[in-house]
Amino acid sequence: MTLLLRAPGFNLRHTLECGQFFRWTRIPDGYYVHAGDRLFSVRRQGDSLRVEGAKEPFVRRFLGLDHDAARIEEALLRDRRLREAVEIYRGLRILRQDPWECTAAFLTSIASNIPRIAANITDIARTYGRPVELGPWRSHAFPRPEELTDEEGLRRLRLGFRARYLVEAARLARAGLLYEIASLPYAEAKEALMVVPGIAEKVADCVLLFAYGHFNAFPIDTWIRRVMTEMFFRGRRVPDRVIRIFASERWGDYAGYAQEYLYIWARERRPVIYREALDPAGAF
DNA sequence: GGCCAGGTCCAAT
DNA sequence: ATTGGACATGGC
Repeated sequence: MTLLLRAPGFNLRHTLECGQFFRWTRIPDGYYVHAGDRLFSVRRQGDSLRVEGAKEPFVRRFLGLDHDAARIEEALLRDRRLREAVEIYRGLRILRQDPWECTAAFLTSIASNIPRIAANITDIARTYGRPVELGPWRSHAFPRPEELTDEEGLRRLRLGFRARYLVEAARLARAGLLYEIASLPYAEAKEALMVVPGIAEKVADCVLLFAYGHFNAFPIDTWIRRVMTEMFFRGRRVPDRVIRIFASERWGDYAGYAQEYLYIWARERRPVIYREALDPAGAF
């Protein structure tokens, strides 16, 4: 019933809370995690993870335990501009999420914020998803594409303009789109995803990175745009296309990992304005 | 009260 | 090819 997995160097908080995934609940010594029809708990125990409610192959794949993280971290640490972020958030892994749930999550994320996204997703699951439980914890799975057809209902859940995107994505998922994408290389997979209304470059790259294992994907949102222009373009606004090419040339197949380190670092560090106000001379 | 939030779409340059 | 506004809603 209880599963113990060796996971040296793996950091649960950095992995689950870095913004790539929204369906976790922190408990005193670990997390509850919703993924597909599963609800499992995961806790750190020394160099291992103690898991209840899911089997080893699934957990290994979902948490990215088979990624060559040491190699990725080593490569990114050699980049001076990235070094601080990687040192602080070491142990972060890119998850391998369910493509449908990941697509729905990042459609929900459009022009929103993490607390609201998580609340929206919880509302959708509670309204349309199958009940699941683990010990005393009762909750709901995210609805399958077949169960997500009610645009008006989604609007009542305050999804706003995203409601239409979600039901249309569900329809295309029922038609098999997300299976076909699994066998395509990055560029073609992205093109195929972008036929879904509501999916353009940014959401497509999130899905390709967080669900399909395309680690070269580099999603550019407002945070990444800000940190990239500050860090590499002297604060000058440049087209996203330029940032994308830059990231691809600098980090290649690790660009997605670089993006996630930069994202959590940019979000959790003290705002630049605050530091400057405290220390106008820049002594920090 | 206006601006921004893990954007996208559409129309007008 | 690039740019501005609309799109729903919530938080500050």
